[in-house]
Amino acid sequence: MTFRRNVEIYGEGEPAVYLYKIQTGAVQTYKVLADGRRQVSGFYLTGDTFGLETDGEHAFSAEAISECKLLVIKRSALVALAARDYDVACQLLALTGTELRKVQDHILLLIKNAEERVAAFLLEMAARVPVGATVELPMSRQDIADYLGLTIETVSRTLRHLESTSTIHFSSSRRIVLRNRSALTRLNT
Amino acid sequence: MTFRRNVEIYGEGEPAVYLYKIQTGAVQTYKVLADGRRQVSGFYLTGDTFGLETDGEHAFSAEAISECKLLVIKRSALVALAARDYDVACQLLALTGTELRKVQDHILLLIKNAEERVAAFLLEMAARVPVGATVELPMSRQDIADYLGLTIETVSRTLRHLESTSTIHFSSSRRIVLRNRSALTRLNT
DNA sequence: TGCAGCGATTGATCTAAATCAAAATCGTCG
DNA sequence: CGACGATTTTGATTTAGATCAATCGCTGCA
Repeated sequence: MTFRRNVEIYGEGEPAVYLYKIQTGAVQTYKVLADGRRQVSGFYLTGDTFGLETDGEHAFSAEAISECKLLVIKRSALVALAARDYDVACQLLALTGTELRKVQDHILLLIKNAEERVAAFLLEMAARVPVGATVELPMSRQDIADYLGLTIETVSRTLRHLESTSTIHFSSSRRIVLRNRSALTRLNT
Repeated sequence: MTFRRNVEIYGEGEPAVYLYKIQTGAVQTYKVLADGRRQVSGFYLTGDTFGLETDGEHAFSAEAISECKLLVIKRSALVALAARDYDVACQLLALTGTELRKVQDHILLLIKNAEERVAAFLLEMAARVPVGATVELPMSRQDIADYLGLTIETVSRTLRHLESTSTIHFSSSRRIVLRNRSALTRLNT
């Protein structure tokens, strides 16, 4: 399956039919509250799996944040396979576990101040795009803000401030070079 | 196993040897950051299971918040059992899933304002202590504050404000009667 | 080449919650 | 019963980040 930028892959509350693995591109999962506030619950990049739900329906919506190629597998097929094959069951458990750790880390983010949140976000993205110190961000400032529980203005100001202290450098607004990773790590307590 | 109030059951980073089920009492899991800030990640009451970890070690510490009687099972025994018995594997998966949903809900809490957080907390506790509208809180204001990402003063003021609007009533500082559940639900958007 | 439109930045002001500082209650134990 | 320590509440002040309001600067397209 392929999806264009900004296209919804599934909606919150819909039955969870497929499990998705990203071949190329990036995806975000999110929830919109009644008053329009949005919480981005996670970003998924090449190689990541998303759409796994504990009950039959999606707890969040998912949308492509860049052009995406996805591999899909029917949830029902996977469950049937897991019933017979212990290894598959194990992998399912591991996937849920990975997701759990992701969300637990996210909670620790949300109790920190703005600079710490942004630093943690940059390190998290850098860890996932292993090559070098340059991080290519597929998501907009608004997406980052909704992930970090901040406003777009605060994200922008904080990034700008980190640049002014030579901690990071912008090649362009979506390409960031980490110039002082230990300074970021120090913020990431 | 039994534990007294305020006694640590296990510490963050320790190998996860047991899985715990609460017979009576209450437990909280938490993490303390380098600068002393504490994040309570969850409260566990009678009937709840905690201590399940995706890798071999505990991601959080656990402590008894009241006198506790716990049932324990060796993690290794459980894993061995799951390898042979599909139902056990399923239960493991379901437990991890329950935990995942708990944490996802917790994230949605943390992006809300103080009143909404407190309202959501009260409803969550009320849902778990099914009898009537009275909620007996085993945890201190500080524990609630660290769970909600607020200060103890803000929690106290918010509860007091909810009482002044007749939404709740204090039998004592740890016993709360929900007098207007729909007002709380409205805050819980 | 110029310009329309969106995403990002910057600046000024406001506010919810934090912080600092006492007081008031509550339990518990001699 | 009374007193001490802990927990909770209340009050005054500060502040980090939100909100409101422009402006800037790409990027794509005619």
